[in-house]
This record gives sequence, C-alpha cells and structure tokens, in this order.
Amino acid sequence: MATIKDVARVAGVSVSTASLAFNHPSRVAEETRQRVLEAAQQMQYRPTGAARDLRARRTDIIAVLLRDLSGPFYSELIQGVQDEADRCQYSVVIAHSNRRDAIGRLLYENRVDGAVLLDPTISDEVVIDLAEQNVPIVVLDRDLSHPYLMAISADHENGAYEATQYLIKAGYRDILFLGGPHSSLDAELRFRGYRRALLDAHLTPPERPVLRGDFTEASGVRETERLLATMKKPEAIFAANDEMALGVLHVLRQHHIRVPDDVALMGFDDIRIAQYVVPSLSTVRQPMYELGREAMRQLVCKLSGKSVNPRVVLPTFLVIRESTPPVV
Amino acid sequence: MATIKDVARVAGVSVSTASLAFNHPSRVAEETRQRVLEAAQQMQYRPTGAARDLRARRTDIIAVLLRDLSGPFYSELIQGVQDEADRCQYSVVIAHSNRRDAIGRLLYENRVDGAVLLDPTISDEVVIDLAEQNVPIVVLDRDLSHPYLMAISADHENGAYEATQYLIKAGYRDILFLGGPHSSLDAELRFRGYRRALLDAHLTPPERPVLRGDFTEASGVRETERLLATMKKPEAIFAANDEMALGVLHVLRQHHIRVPDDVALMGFDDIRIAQYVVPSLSTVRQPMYELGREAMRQLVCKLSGKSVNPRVVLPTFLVIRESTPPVV
DNA sequence: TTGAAAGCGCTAACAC
DNA sequence: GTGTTAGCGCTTTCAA
Repeated sequence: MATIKDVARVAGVSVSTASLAFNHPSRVAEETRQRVLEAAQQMQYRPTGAARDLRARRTDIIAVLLRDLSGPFYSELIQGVQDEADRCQYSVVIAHSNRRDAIGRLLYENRVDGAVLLDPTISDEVVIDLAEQNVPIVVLDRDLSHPYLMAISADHENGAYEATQYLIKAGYRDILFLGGPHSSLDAELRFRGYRRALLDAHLTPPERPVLRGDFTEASGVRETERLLATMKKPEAIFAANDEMALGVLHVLRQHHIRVPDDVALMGFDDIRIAQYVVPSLSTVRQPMYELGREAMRQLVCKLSGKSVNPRVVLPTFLVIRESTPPVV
Repeated sequence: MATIKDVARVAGVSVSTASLAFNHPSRVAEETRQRVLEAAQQMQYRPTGAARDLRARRTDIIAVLLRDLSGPFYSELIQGVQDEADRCQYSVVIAHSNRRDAIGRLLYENRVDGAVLLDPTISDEVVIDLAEQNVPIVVLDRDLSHPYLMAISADHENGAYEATQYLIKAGYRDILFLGGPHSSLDAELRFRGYRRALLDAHLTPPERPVLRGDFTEASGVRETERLLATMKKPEAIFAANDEMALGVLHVLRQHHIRVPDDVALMGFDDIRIAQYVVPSLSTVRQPMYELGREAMRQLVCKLSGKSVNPRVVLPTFLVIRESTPPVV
C-alpha cells in the first residue's frame, strides 16, 4: 500500500510538501503540486483515514443508530440527517444500535464524532454514560437532560390530542386506545394526548390503556382478537402506531367488521403502507425529515462548540384518509 | 480526554503494561491488571479507534452501501450481512452510497475493510478502480470479474422465467413486460427470463421491452397511462419490479380495470407493501436475507485470505397472491 | 512480569 | 515554497 511517504519520494519532495499539495494546494508551487499529484496517481495513493482521524482527533462522521432499519419511515429521517450533514461537511453512517459493538466500536472508541439515537431498547444509563464522556448525542425517543445530550421529538401528545379530538368531532364517544410498550415514552405521550382530549370533551378515559401491544403488527392482531373475544366492541380504535393499526385492520376485516362504518380506525406515524391498505389509514404524521434535519443541526452546533437547544419539539400533522369518516 | 498514557501513569505502570492489561490479560500479574482497570475506570478511559486502526492496519468494519434505504426490502439484506458479521467479529455500517463522500471517506480512505454494494448508480469504473486498489467488494447488482470483486445475486432470469411461465399456464398469451431502466442489469435479466419463457411457449415476445420505467412507482403510473392511452390493453402485465407494479395497479384501479379479471399483474421483489395492496400482488421473491449473508460470508473469506467464490447465484421464489389467477 | 522504544500514516508548527 | 521534526494514541517487538 502506497503511503504519502512513497508519493513524496517518487515526486522528489518531502512528506510535508506532499501533504500540503493535497490539503493546501495554494501553498506549494504549481509545478510541484503537479509532480505530487502525478506521483499519487501513478502509485495509486490513497490517504489512510485512521491516520488522519488520529491526527485531527475527529472523524467528521456521525452515526445514526437505529433499532431496526425497516421502513421508509426511517429513510426520511436519515435523509434529513444526511442533507444537513452534507451542508456541514459531515459524513453519516447508519448502524444497528442493538448490536453490542455498534455502540462500542463507533461511539465508545470515538470512531464517530457524535450520534443520533433512535432506539428505545438502549437504556438511559448507557446514553448518559456516553454523554458523561462528552460524546454528543441527539436522542429522538426519550427526554434526557445533560450538557452533551439533546432531545428532539415530534409533539406526540398534541398529535394524539388532535387525532382524538377529530374522532370526537366525528361523533364517537367510545374510543379505545391501543397502547404501546411500557418502555416507550412516545407511546406514553400519545396516550396522554388521547386522554386529555377525552377529558376536555367531558368523557371518561381509562387511567391506563386497556389494550397494549408492542408496536408490531402482530401485537395489533393479537390485541384486537382479544378485544373482540372478551370486550364490547368500541366505536373507534386509536392505535398508538400504524404497525399495530395494520394488525387491527387485518383482524377487523377478517371478522367482517367494516371500517370506518362499524369501527373507525386511527394510527400514528404515517408509514408508507398506511396509504396502500384498504381502507387507507388515517394517522398522525411525524415530520421525520425535519426531525432528522434538526437532529443533525443540533449535533453540528454542539460539535462546533456553539450553544444548542437541549430540547426541540416539532409539530405533527393529522392525515385523514378512509379509515375514519370525514368531518364536515 | 484520557489516553492510555494517563491510565498507565495513574496505575503506576508503563504504557505497554497498560495495553497488555487490556488486550492480553493473562500476560500481566493479576494485581497489576486490577490497578490498570481501576485507573481506567476512574479516568473514564476510552481507547481511540483511529489509533488502533492505524496500528492494526484494519478496522474490522465493513460497509453496506445502498442507493436508498427505504424499504424492509433492504432491512432483510442488512440483517443477513449483520448476522454473518456478528459471527465473524466484524462490525457493519450502512451508508448512502450516492453521497460523494460515503465511498470517498469510507472505502477510499480505508475507514472500512470492505463493502457490500447495492447501487446501480455507482459506475462500474468506480467499483473496478476500488477493487484495483485491493478493496474487497461484493457487488449485488452487477456482474463484474476481478480478484477483489465478488458478485452475488438472485437468479433474476430464472425467476422471471418462472413467473412468465406461470402466467402462460394461467392461459395468458398477450403478456406485456414493463421494463426497468437501461442501466439495471437485473432489469435486463428479468426481461430475458420473460422473453425466454414466451419463446419456449412458441409465443413471440418483442426484442426490447415495449414499456420502460425507472423502477419507481411514479414511472409505473406514467407508463401505464401511456399504455392505456396509446395501445391495446394486454391480458397481463409483468412489471420488472414491485414499485412499478404498484403504479400499474393504481392506474388500473382508477380506470376501473379489474385485477386480475381484466388484466393480471405480476411484480418482482416482494416488497412488504405487496401483500397489503388490494388485490395483493403476485411477485417473485428475492432471498434478500440469504443474499446479505452470502455477501458477508464471501467478504470475510476474502478478508481472511481464503479463496472466494467470485460469482454466486441464489434461487428466487414465485409468490402467488391475488393479482394473478390461481393455476389449477 | 514489566518497561523502553519503535512505528503505524498523517499533518502542522517552525525553520530555512 | 519547501524540508525537518514532533507528535496524534496505540500495540508490539525486544530486553531486562
């Protein structure tokens, strides 16, 4: 493997001149620069990232750590991160955070300068520990306070509030909330929004979600089956996310329960499939792209020593499709 | 930032002993080891990846470079890569390959040891150039021959052959192929399979796809509208991928053309949405997980100097759903 | 069992 | 404008 030393030798210059030729072209004679570039070309020289990073004590790379990579849901987020990163000359890598070594090799050993984290399965402890060691992290799925931590999220509570309010306006009184996992702050906030809307309408919501899934379609199926088997059918179902709503829809269809005529259905997230199912799914859209963009923006601020906004909340949008009746 | 030097000082040992304590515990006295570990703990020591990588001349990280990250289509692939990587002690990062710097920073500057590439927009030249410089790469979307290149793919041609054969068995004669972009080898192979099946059935396929999209849903919409406006409606449509099939389906529905009663529809890929649309989409499934796994397997072989299989082809599966009639 | 020292490849003072 | 030199933080000979 050719190193800068080899290039320098072949070009007949010193190592530092070769380095300058690459990094500060204006500071070497044009003729010398040419010789260096030619030598590099000829020797197929490629700089070694590790050496640069070691010297610079930074990598200009940030990591997006996700729990799972499925769904265009995340791709928008990543796009937002990416676009902002481009603007700021950062590179982005994405990794499965649940792999023991993603956090270890990338964050712990400083192979990236910072991270955007979206994975409720990573414990707060781990995140704080990293922040404690001055690794800048933007968390998208929790609300933590620390100088090296920034929390960015959609306004889950208000989004759920508006969605519930919509259902109430549509004339529903008996609206069932299909909750998410206990571990999810987002799910909790969505439930709160639902609850508040009901209270504001002088209805009496339960203290806790009557039904609870784990955000997967399968859990939506399971809970709906349980619902139909053991309880009175509600007028409307508000699932804490679209994946579960998909499961709900599937079971309702199986039981020949018409949506929205017999039971209305609302989801949360606006995943791509939401518009393809029949009936298409009304849902609450999170501004994923903006979330990603804002996350990277804050990260860059932190990395360049500027002051950051430790907590940013972005608005959601109610998307009405066919699984809920129109409100006149 | 605490370095190993600091740890050594605090523990009252030399740097080399501290290093040994971490990397070869058995080679230092237990008591010394404890002291080092304690010091490390106390100082919040974290090794610097760049320094390690520089020394080791390897990173034990491989990159998966994708053109876009949307779709659980890729998530399965990544899962396959990941599982195999875990087995072999490699880490995996995913990057958008179309970003100028993904290839530059990661591959060109050796920040990863190798890559799995799935992005037809990267030119063969770039790939070969990298391979030429001894960067091991597995390509999933092209067929290139080079000592540092391995090509792995699904059997697109045979998959399309079987799908077409199925349509023929279902009684169709006039089967229209909606082709993919010229740049896509996969699309070309699928067309070839389609063509061969027709020829084998003594039908006369066109030399080139009559309609051609760019693998996006929008292009499926566009081409189908063109089809309906300017040509005779075929008995069946075989779209070179599911995304385009989605577009086809959309337009057919708009025009009240029943699927499969009026026109049958076949896709390729088996993306997740395929089973959610109405009617659900018959398609050809690529073994994405296996593809990823095999890719990583070959990469690891190459990286450890073992001999590799320069070309691996995996079988596809025909998935019959509602957009094609059953064949008895 | 431990320490001294070299060097991975690169960049940037600093001197000429 | 160019060369000399000193590290960046780590691991690993090699000696003691």
